[in-house]
Amino acid sequence: MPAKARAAAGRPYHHRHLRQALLDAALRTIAEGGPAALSLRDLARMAGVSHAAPAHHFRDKADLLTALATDGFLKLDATLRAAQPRGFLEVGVAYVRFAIEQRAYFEVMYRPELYHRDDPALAAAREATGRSLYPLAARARGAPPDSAAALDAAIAAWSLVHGLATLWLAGNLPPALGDDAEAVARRVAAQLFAPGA
Amino acid sequence: MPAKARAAAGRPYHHRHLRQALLDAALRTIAEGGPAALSLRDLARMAGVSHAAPAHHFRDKADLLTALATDGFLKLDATLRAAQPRGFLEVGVAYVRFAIEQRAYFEVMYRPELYHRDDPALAAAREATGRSLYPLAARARGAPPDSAAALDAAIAAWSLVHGLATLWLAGNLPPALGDDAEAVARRVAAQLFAPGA
DNA sequence: TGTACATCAGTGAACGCGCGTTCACTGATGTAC
DNA sequence: TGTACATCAGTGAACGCGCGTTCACTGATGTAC
Repeated sequence: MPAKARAAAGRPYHHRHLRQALLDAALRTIAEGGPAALSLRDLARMAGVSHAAPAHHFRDKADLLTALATDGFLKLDATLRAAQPRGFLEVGVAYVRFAIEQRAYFEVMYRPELYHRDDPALAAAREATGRSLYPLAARARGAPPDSAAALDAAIAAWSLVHGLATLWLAGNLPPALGDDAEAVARRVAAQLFAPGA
Repeated sequence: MPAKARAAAGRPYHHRHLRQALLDAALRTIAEGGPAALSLRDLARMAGVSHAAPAHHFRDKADLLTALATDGFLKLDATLRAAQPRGFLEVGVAYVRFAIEQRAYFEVMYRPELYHRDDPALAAAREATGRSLYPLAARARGAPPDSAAALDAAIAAWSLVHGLATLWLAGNLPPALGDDAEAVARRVAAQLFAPGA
């Protein structure tokens, strides 16, 4: 579209929020078709901009996904922290709920082959999330902090909620579970934290 | 390559095991670069055959992946059954070991958007695997068979080993765990089945 | 045992597609004076 | 307050690439008689 037509259509030459618009478009695309459905040209189209424009904001696709994963880790971290006062079980439930409600973030975050995993901002965000996740499981099970047992307990808790979220998202769980992910998450997580209850 | 050159190179006109050769090549490709790295032309190349040849064996890529996922479910089922006499914990360990040793199968099996999920052979294989997985967790926790509690227990166990395998494969676990996946799996799974031990 | 013939599993050329990337360019913005 | 100018964020044309798919074809196989 030539510049004059763009202006006539109410679209100014400068987008002013192209970077964020591309990230938003990426989230929508991924939510619908997974990260494999992503193409920079397509995102440019959705943002109403020429296909060469994204290069001014992201060097390549991995660059865009790095930004997206970073945002995702920060959001997950905030979500987990917010759930913390309600006890460990609720942190687990919050993890599963995040994975499902923000599936686009989640699907990118845990596929590090899609992005630049040693980007500093990304690494910081990922580690912050880790810190929100680890100590809680250990404390809940009464293991001494920083012990090997504490690590095992944390990994078990993380694995359980992560596995549940992953299986749910991919549609691999039996229909008999129902469609209330949060209720399922609470019941299933209770198996680990309140055995025999 | 013209037919005469092929013959001179020791390759007969007919491959005779092209279907299997394509599946094998697919496994190798996926193990190295994930399912996204797969192209039919590339598989044909690896099998030493023209790029149009695979069409005689698989209608399209999803068709090939359906066959691959079916094989995977059958193999996983056999693996789980073999571990069954050694107790539930070992079934969980076997699940994780399968995911890691046969990562190409595993990565396809649990991404049903990659294949034809209602293919009859596939569905049968997947359900067989499910039957090997479900009742055990429930029995281990003393829940009455076919109860809702039994289902929750089974899903918890499955989620835990599935999550652990997934996090491990994607390289998302902290290095402090070491590199012996089987030992880690045993310790982590024990958190669910022998709490406090 | 030999031959005719249907069938099967390949070939290789061709087509159209969408992609990422590069390029010279231009319009808009904002800052220095 | 006005103007010059550097910088930034876009454009659109072009390139080469690998892909899936289709097509008429041909070589090999195996079966019927």
